Amino acid sequence: MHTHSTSRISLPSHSLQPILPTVFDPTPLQPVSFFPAGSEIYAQGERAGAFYQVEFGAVRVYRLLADGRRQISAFHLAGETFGFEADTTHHFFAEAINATGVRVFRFATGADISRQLLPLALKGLTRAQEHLLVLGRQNAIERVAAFLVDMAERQGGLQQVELPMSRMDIGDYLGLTIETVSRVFTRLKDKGVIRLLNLRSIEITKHDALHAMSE
Amino acid sequence: MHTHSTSRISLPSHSLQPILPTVFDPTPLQPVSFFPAGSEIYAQGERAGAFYQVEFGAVRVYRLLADGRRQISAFHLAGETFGFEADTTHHFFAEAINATGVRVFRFATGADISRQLLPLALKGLTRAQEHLLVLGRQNAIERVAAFLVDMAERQGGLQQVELPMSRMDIGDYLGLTIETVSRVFTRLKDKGVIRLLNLRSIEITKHDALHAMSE
DNA sequence: CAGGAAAATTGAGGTAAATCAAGCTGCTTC
DNA sequence: GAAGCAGCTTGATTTACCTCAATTTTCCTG
Repeated sequence: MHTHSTSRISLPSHSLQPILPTVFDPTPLQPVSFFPAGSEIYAQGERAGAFYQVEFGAVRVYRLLADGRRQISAFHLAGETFGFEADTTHHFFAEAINATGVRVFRFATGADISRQLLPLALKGLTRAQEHLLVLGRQNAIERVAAFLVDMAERQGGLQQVELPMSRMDIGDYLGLTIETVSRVFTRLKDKGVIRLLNLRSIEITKHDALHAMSE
Repeated sequence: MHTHSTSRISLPSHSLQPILPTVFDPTPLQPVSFFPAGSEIYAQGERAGAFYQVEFGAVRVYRLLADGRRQISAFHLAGETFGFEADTTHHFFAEAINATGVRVFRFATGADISRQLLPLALKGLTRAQEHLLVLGRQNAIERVAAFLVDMAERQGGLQQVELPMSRMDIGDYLGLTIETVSRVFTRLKDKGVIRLLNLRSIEITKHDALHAMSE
């Protein structure tokens, strides 16, 4: 059951600016649902019948092992889409990391959205495959560096990068413990590659060095 | 450049049985290309304009780091499809593991194949995301167990499982060294969970135990 | 602006898997 | 069917990261 199912509130969509180029022109504008920090968007095993676009905030998509080990397969920031499945069942959990607005596109029965969905699915596939290289073959510094470079790129390539997620989330995304993530942050700081502005935002002071570390 | 570009030979397609349900009925039957063991099907950076279905043999899809570390993101067996990309460039390498026949479906300009391609892309996405959990959060025994269970399922769930790839390939798929893969095989054999019939085929003697180990 | 809890950092020690180093096995080739 | 070699297995040792534990910092809440 949804621990947080009562926390979803539909907002009038006109109150939000269409900041992002509307990718789905033929579709009538969908309402935006609001999810408080930590609330569930969907759960593994639930019936799938929609896909989602982040309006603001951030989302983590993950899987669990029986003993509680967690692997976050992806973070989704404003403008990004997620939630498509190969069949009618969700194979993962999705949660709002912070207060998050999500536009929900329900599949109208019989409607053919494959033209719209394919490029998004392919983008997701490439991302997942690239992340496999990080998890399978890179060490802790390389993983964190790759993560920071990726986050920077997705935020427009600016020096200052916001990290909406906790160290625990970062660890569960990179296949590391929070302690190792923390130690790597400290090492990067000591090397002068990054500055820790506060817990949830860093400044990349040596972008080339960081990029080199990510291989 | 293709190291092995001259080794591709087009075979008359009628010489091969349509063992598999033809997924792409509207498309005229495509010719089958033959790739010898170890030959390249496509390379990272090459222009993409087709997707591929394995007729017989096996394929590895992988990425390399600058220092030669390799991550195999997927193996593809008879009947499986691969090679779709988010843009017009290949982001990975694909090689025949053994003598392999591949049906190549070139994208006719303007043709809309998204309806056919989307389910395949989504299936690949789910597979990749599930593999992220293995690489990020499972130990060596769990990884090998999950790999063997997966290979068994893809070969019809029989006790005897063919492993068309080398220990090196398995290691590069599971994020382990060949030594660790070998040691885990030995441990599984000593526990009576599997039997090593020969280097490239095993028998799963305790399927439930193996499944439990894969979590 | 306390006071308290959660999150993050830092340190010490342990361990799973990597690395280094021999051997062994099972192909291919003549 | 012997020689040669690549692929695999086994053993000894090292190491990167994890685990356990103690602070410290940050962020709530009143």
